[in-house]
Amino acid sequence: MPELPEVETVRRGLAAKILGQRFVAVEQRRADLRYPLPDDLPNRLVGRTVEAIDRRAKYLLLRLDDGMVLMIHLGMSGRMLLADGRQDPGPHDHLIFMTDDGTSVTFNDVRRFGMVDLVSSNALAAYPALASLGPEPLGDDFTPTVLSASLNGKRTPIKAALLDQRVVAGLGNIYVCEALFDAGISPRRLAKTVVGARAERLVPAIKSVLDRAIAVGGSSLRDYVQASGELGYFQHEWAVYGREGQPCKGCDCDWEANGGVQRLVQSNRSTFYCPRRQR
DNA sequence: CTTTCGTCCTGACTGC
DNA sequence: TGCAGTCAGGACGAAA
Repeated sequence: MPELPEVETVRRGLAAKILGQRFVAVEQRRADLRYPLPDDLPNRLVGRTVEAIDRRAKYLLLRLDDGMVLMIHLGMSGRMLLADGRQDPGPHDHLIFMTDDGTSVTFNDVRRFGMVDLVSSNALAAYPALASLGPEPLGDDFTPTVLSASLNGKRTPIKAALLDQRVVAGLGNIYVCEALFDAGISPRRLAKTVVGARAERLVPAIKSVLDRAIAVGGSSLRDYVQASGELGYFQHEWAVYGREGQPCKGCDCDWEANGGVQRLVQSNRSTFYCPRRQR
């Protein structure tokens, strides 16, 4: 499930391989992703050179030499696969890009929650999905003051508020759980009470959890590419996520006496937390 | 306005 | 063995 660190790792891996490359062939194998692919997408991409690859929240933005931007969102099961030379398409390979040095880039998405769109760069800021996004969590403009201001008065649990992309852009279920653990804040706490000192703890916790995950992604893979050619996914040991009944990693509480990591459901999503550490 | 909830999709897993 | 049911999750639109 790609969140910001995975998308950032995909971005770096893609940049290392196809920056400055030209698309010489684009094969579209199915068009019904989360939204229908733009009309005539392959023909609009062939011949274009990739001039830059940026990321906004969980969106990959491939800037092309004709002023268009290829936007890619991986949804929850989207993957980018790199290979040398033309590959036989496999199941759920929806788009295959060939570049002029013979690299193939395959967008594969089992559940088809991903999206791909082609947008003029000067219309990007007004693109609805991007226009409503909050600050980048790793950016200098994401500060305790800014977070406090957007949480002020909010009656939802802090867990739900942090999943709201308007509050902070790019966090998903896993890193919200991990950041709240790191900051020692209960996921049930109302967002409006996470201001001042608690926001002073939470903001660095979010940045730290994301930074560490990106570092693992970069260091555990050679050029961010696995042997299989898959970009951006990496083994990561969570402190609490997915660890119901097990010890919370790096926590000094008496987990055995208290039953270990607890799981609860908020907004129909699993939350994992340590009730001793997180208040 | 704010907040919650259902929906999309398919593979992995559980339980009978 | 087989099959039905549940779960996972990001983003959005509808409902409350």
